[in-house]
Amino acid sequence: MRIATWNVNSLKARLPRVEEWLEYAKPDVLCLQETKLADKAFPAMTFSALGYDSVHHGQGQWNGVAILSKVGIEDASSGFGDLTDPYEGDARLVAATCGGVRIVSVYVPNGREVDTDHYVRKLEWLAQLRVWLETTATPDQPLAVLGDFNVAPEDKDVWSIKAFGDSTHVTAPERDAVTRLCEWGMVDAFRACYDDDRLYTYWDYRRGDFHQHRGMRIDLVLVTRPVADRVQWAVVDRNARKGQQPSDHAPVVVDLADG
DNA sequence: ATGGTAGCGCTGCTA
Repeated sequence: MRIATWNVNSLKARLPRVEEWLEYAKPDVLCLQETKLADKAFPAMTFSALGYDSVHHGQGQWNGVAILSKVGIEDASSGFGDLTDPYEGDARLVAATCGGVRIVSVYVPNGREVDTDHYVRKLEWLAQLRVWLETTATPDQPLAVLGDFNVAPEDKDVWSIKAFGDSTHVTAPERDAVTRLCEWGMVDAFRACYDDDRLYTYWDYRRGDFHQHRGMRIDLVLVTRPVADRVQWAVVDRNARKGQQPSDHAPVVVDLADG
């Protein structure tokens, strides 16, 4: 089973690229972030025509997450349920069971600037994600959390740690929050395959960052042990960041052996 | 050189 995640930075603007990529990469499951669509504007029929069932949790202008699946979508849910959401009103989490794996598509808050209210609530959101996992799943179940975490887990996950200094995405509290997610019982599927630096998933549109390969690895696939044991390989599709009207993120793909 | 670009939706916000 091939699972993937892609922050598309507006599904309306990116739909032709997404259709093209689905036919090329043929994922069984694709998690999307930043669809920037209301639910009624989500192009479910377009994906259906390509063989994908879908579930979308959107709000309109900002955020918005979705799951596309060729292997079924069961027990879909959105948000933190009864738990408090530090970004209440934002559409940042959708979950469903696809092909026997609990799939969670997340768009973690950006945090803007360190020590702002947005940064504090980013840390709270990540902490609440762990609480939500603890209350809705167990680490011995097959589960994968895919999405834009807006955190680079290690120094080697950014093009220059000096350039970042103490700015968001690389601070110790953000990294600790992701570590605590993993301590619940997940591993970084991409890092299970590669130790190398310079393997990024996001490049700012500005300053020619993509061309200069000034990027960050902030789109992650975290999997519980039953899924980790099935990981065959992973890749960032940098070609999807090239050409006409690309997203600023590239898709991350993980192939799983039959479970 | 705290710049630069893209998307949304109409002026400035978000990333």
